[in-house]
Amino acid sequence: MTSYIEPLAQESTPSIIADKLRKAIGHGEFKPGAQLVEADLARKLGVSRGPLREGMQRLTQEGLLVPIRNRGLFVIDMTPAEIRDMYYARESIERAAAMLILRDGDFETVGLDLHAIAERMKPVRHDPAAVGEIDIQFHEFLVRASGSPRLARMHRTQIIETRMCIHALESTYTADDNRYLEHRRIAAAIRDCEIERTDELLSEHMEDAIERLTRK
Amino acid sequence: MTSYIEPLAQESTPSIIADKLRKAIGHGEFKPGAQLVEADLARKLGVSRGPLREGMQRLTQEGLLVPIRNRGLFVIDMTPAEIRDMYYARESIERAAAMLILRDGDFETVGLDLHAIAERMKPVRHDPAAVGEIDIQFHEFLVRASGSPRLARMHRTQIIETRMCIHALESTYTADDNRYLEHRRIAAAIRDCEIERTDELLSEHMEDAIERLTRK
DNA sequence: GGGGTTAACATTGTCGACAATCTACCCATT
DNA sequence: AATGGGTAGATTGTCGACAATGTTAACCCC
Repeated sequence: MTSYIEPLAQESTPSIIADKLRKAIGHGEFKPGAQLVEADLARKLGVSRGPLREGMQRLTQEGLLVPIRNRGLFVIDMTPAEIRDMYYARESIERAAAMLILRDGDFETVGLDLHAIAERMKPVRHDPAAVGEIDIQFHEFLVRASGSPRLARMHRTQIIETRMCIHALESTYTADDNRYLEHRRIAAAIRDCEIERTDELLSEHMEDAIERLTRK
Repeated sequence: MTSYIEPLAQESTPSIIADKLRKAIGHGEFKPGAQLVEADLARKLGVSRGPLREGMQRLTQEGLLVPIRNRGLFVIDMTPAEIRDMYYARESIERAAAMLILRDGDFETVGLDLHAIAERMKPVRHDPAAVGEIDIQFHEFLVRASGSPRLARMHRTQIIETRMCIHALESTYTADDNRYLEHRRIAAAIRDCEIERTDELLSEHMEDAIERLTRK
């Protein structure tokens, strides 16, 4: 049982705005390279330009927006090199998260939970968009389960970038069982506390993703 | 020879402000837990509150500042748990950077450069503050040399937090040769492309730091 | 037609002012 | 002495207006 009395964390307006913008970028509402025009956005969000700009600065810090002085902020354009860099950064975070779980955490429970998430891929495994969504949930859960606030924060940015990639290539995505199986294997390795294997599987998993995304 | 003609990146005001604030926090000008009062800061920096707030939002995104609604922004207070989390995150970044260098980079040159940095510790190795400064340069160089913009960006935040820790405990720092030797060993391992050993050394190095910082 | 100048326009960058909120303190009440 | 209410002060949150800058297109000259 959890207490009803807990510190009520009221989110600041810039933080809410940043969240909304992240979602919009991740879901392709703003295409890579697109400019985020302040006046428009402020009107659409129902706030003035001040808080909006503060929220946008957060995304700039994350690297999701790129500033050009006196021109404005633009959604990052993911070149193949950028995709590789992002996945490599993500790999390092996720491997660190997994190691934390295996070393200090309840790897058995986490492994089973991850397995359950992976199983949700099975019925929809020929629908690339649905698989992609569960894929992301899987990795978010993994990092969250590590209990590390820093890993989680850094990972969040990378998840948005991953979403951008997936979204950009959604139509050309091929449907296969591989992704389902890969996730199942990772979950099993964590459940059984197989450190080396978890590390390898995560590495390969990221390599696969890079391959898929930069192929054509 | 490098060309004189390169894209001239004019930094935006919020970005400059963020840099200044980071330096100030890292050097203990703002103590952990201290409030950053907007009106004061704006006056001292010679800007209005608008750009200042935008800069501060960047640090909030990085986790260096903690917001309390309608109260203001406060410098993060590094509890032992926070220190552990930060060092673990830093370890994962630096190990990833080192692996990049060993796999794709010119590890020999980088190793020699790192060695040169470590050697600068030798003459001042009984001055904890001087050693700390070179220590940080060593690790910054390592990550920068990986050529990964994402690793570098994430690392920058962690370096500030490291500085906070070092600064807070500067007076109680003991002077020994260990840090000098540890860095030399890491540089050598990278120069000789000893993957396993580099990984181990970096792990131990971070463990040592955590031990030193959370001991008392 | 190419290149340069000018002017209108759109957008960002900055600022000062006002509103909303929280804190601290005092004082009356029980 | 503890509780509750009220008030003053300080600080943040928000907004609209203006200045600065860059872009575009038309225009002119050569």
